Amino acid sequence: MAKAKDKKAETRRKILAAADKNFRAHGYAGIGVDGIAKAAGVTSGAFYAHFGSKNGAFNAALAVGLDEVINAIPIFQRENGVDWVQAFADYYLGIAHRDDLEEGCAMTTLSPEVVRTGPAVHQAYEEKMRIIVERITHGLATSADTQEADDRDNRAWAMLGTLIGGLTIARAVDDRELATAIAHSLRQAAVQTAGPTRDVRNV
Amino acid sequence: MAKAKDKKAETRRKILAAADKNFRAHGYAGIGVDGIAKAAGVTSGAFYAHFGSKNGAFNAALAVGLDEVINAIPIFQRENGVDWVQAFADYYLGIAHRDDLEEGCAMTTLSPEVVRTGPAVHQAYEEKMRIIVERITHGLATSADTQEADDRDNRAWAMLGTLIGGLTIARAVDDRELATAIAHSLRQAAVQTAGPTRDVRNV
DNA sequence: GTATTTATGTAGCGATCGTTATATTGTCAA
DNA sequence: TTGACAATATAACGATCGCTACATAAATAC
Repeated sequence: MAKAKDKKAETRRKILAAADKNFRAHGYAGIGVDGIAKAAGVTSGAFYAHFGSKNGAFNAALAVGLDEVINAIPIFQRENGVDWVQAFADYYLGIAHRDDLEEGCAMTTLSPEVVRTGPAVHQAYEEKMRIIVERITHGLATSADTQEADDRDNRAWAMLGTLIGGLTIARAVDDRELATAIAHSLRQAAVQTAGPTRDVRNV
Repeated sequence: MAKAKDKKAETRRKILAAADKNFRAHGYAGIGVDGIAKAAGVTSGAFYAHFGSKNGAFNAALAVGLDEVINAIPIFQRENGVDWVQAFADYYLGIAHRDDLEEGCAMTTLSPEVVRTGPAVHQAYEEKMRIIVERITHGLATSADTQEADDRDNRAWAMLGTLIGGLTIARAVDDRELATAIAHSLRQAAVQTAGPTRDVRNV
């Protein structure tokens, strides 16, 4: 009993991983069900047994990808204290991340795909993104100017957009030096936009 | 003679316009040659007579889309003086632009598609983007701090990335109020990132 | 140990993919 | 008016699309 269940779960995991990678690298319409199944070492039969449809696999892959971010942010915050935004931006716009589409952050690769989908996917995306912003905000300090209302959510969204747009442009140009320069510019902008941070370890 | 040439040019224009709209709305893999031809009111025969391949049409559409930006920036600069960045960001992250994928700026819709293409398209993209940055930089003032090197190019790239990323996220979430709030946050960030501007009419 | 359920493979559906070859139509030159 | 040519339509290619029905084989239940 345990054996069969384990194998099934393992097959599902392999298909999901293959779907995730391929959707990130080639977009929703850029890869087929057979291609994903082949990459997972199974056939389309197993694919449909586990996910029901191509859309179903995309939704699952999107959730996995955004959960990665949800889980990663607290780690950056715990490991880097007040410098966590700088560390996060360094990673996000670093060369390794820029050159790895398959494993690269799903926010950048899948957000444009989400744009083209229906309200159901938009909602699922939004739900995860709200959590991401919530966790970012948790690591931001309120602005010194007490006149203004708390703008930490604004700053969190702005930082996210800056990172995503920057990574996209850096990946789209041909010259690698230019790509690095673009990434450098956007890294600065993201950190500046995020504003004052907060050491969550002190809480 | 003139008649036939005019008609041919008109057919080409219609196909190109259909390709442009559909690539922006559905991505490179999301629309087929027949779909584009049908949207243009012709058949695939005319499509291949004019563009040779799907890739050829994509390259042409990409050039058209980026040229729109190249041409638009000086207009914003001439019409708005030192407020041109604010005006540009207002437009770029405004509701009308956000809700129009087909006619929306190609930088946002096609950059993720360019990422997945080969070096040739990357080069063509980069060439146009360099011109866009050059024109943005032309409307930026050098930083007050004379200690630092001229960072206007950095600020131009950062502003572009911020606008593109922000528009993408705003389009991907479901709640329209949230989308507007995100757009608002990114608009502020883009203007701040761009830094001091310059009235090109005074030159 | 046999029956039954479960997981996955296999085969094939009709539709669409990008592309090519050919047919048709209309325009222009003579 | 006829012949040449240019522009577009039509038809078809093999490949792949998302998906379904069914076959197979392995594991579990009794």
